[in-house]
Amino acid sequence: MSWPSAPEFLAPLAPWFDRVRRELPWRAADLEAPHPDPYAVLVSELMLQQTQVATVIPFFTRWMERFPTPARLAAADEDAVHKAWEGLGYYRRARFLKAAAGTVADEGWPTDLQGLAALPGLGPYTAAAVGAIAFQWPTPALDGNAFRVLARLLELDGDPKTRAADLRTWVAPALAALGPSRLTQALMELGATVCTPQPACGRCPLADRCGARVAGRVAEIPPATRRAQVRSIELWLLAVEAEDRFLLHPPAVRGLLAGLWRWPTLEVTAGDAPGGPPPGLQGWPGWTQVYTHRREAVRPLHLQLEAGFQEASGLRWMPRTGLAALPMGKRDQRLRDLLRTPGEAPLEAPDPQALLSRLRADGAPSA
DNA sequence: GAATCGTGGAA
DNA sequence: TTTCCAAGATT
Repeated sequence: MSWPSAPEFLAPLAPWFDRVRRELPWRAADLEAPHPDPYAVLVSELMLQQTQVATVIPFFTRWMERFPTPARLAAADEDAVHKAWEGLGYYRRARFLKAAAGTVADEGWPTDLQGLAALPGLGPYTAAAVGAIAFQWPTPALDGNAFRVLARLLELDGDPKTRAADLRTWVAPALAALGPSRLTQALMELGATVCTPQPACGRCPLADRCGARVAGRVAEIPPATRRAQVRSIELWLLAVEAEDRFLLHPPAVRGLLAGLWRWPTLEVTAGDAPGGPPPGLQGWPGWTQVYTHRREAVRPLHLQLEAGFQEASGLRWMPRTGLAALPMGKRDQRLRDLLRTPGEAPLEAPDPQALLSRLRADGAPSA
């Protein structure tokens, strides 16, 4: 590869970033010194995985108020941790962050990149980003933004992620020359605000030297990647009530919405047996719940059982007054909100015993 | 290496 | 309305 010298090639990024950079709650005022709170960097980087800056900001602010130090997070109740992450998605990040905070609280901060990468939830990008932004180590952190920017600058064909090793080697000297924290964030900020999938080359400080720009190939670099196919299912989402308590799945260890409390569901299939989704009963209007690789047609229903039913295995009866404190995904939050509708009345379950047995059978997460 | 894991904003 | 996809990591 006959790539230009990175420190000179990327030099205009530094003054550009100093001029246009956004003020973010986790961003230090002085980007040339080690960050005053490495924990804030760790929290922000975990939250920012596959999540846009604007979404993260309010979560980050509340999180730092509730769990201001690694020790406080490590000691926190897991439900409380998930509650603070509620609505942000990819919930295992919250568990990784709590575990990483425990290691830091016990052993102190790692002293090298390998140590950071050994923390749960920190992969190649996040470990290097924390190293550069929190500690000013010259560790090349390449996220999706950086890969797109570098692919265009160097006019790389194919998926730039396959050349991660070469690109990290190329960028590293520029980190040392221009400041690890400053250049790391500048590269990502350029990708997030200028060198976007539909780029605004007129505002780019590197437009004069961008290989793709000069060659007129900006639109085709990097090439589009195929996305995962989405499966569609239809399900009933059930608020089963008895004696002012509701039946809920406690948090699962793995799978969709692991770590969160979930309402029981019944998947609608062609051969529905008696006791399954009650065809004659109408609940609230349904909606479509979309996940990365799953699309649910959700039909919410509130059913009333007579008192005295035995515990359903794998499910727990939870008092109405405690529902608000349980961490739930958006789908289950929505039914919880519906239950507070004034005047809303539960429907009588046509065959409670058959219903409960179906709930046991469908108890697996994300069935 | 492919599949999995949430949600929301924007084109 | 669809489609894309965002400061990715894990299994």
